[in-house]
Amino acid sequence: MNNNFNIDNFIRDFQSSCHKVTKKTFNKNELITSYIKNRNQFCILIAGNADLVRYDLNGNRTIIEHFSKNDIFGEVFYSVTTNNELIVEAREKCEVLIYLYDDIHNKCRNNCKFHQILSESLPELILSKVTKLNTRVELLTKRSTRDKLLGYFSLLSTKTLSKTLFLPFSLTDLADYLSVDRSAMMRELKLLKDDGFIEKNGNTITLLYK
Amino acid sequence: MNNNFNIDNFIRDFQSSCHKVTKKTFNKNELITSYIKNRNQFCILIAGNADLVRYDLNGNRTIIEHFSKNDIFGEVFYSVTTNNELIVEAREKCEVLIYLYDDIHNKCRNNCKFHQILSESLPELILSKVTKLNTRVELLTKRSTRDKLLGYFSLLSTKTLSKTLFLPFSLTDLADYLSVDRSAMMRELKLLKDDGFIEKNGNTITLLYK
DNA sequence: AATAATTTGTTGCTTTTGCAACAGAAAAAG
DNA sequence: CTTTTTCTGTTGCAAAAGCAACAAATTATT
Repeated sequence: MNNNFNIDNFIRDFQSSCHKVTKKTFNKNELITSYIKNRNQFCILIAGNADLVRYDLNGNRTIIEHFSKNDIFGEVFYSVTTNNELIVEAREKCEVLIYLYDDIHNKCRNNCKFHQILSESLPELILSKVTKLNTRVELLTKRSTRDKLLGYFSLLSTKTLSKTLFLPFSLTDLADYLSVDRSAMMRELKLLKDDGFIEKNGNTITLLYK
Repeated sequence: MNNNFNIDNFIRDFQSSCHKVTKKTFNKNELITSYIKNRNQFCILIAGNADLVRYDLNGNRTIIEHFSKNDIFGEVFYSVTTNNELIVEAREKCEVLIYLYDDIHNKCRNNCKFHQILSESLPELILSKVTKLNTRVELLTKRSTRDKLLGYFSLLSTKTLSKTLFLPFSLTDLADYLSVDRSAMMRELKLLKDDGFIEKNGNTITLLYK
């Protein structure tokens, strides 16, 4: 059930001589990949932070997903039907392993252990992706900016087992992640403060309720 | 890549003597299951339609996901951290196969083919769940009711290869699915009609653009 | 260390969305 | 075939959210 696939434990087995995987490094703000139908890219982020973003016609940016170490992403998870391009951007220096999804099921010429373990772990890995996405849907279906903020804080708090939260990205990004206007979100943060729900010190939030 | 797991093809192999699976029938509006942490239920809807819904403190109902034939659902896909209960409700008469997720990996006493095929197909099955959820996230991140409606129509249109759409659920449900107020959505539908984007005849929509 | 770029914080105004309420149409139940 | 229930369609008003613009603070860059 719990995701016992630990990339750290088997990354040592990764051999650069492996014929199926490509390892790439990206600098901050660099484009990691752009989702194009039917290329079936499957990526593992082994270092850094990145975002899957969409820019719409009105100039709005939306952070569809936020990836950190050991997260998986790629076209293979998307049936790209949207009009808007989806791109993955490095938020800081990133290291990424890139596969074609179908190649994961076949052993590479060197029969390396990396494939074997990855292939075996794939179901658990994808399952953890599902739970993550479901959490995301739960958050996005909240009706008001207030509920989205409280929901997000609550998730962070549960994850870090602390009432004091250091936001993993800027407030500007948070607004794009919650899919709301930044200034409206700032206003709502102030109201949450005024109403005694939170304490706010720059990008550090302390939850005062429950 | 494409989901080649077809339940119809192997449902014949399903034997009621299988020790790991439970088959249940639910009537319209009946509660199929309620998501409770750590029970690891994994379900396959083999007939009917159902919704995963959340009722919040303000009395709002949200349709988190809509399931139709061959869709999979269950607690195993959720890390239930939310305060609000999530329940799966039958929208019409439903037949459901219920597993405990961990049991899928073990053969049942009868060593039935059902398990074997299900177990082998699991990665693809879960992967298709991911693409579905990503599409859902794409839709929910749209900023306005108008964009949500157009986005939803566009998805339906792509799926059915037709500009004329028969909504798979009521307008009341659609509002709950898009996470917007029903009357506001009705108003927006009228505006879309007035602006010449759509034609609307009850619950049948015709797209006039592109 | 100085300059440039980005992010935070705030506000007035506009637009969109939500809420409440109700009548008519359609569907389900008896 | 009636009656009851649910769904559609509409509206006035209130509340929330978006937009635009700008100053101050913070963070990067040279």
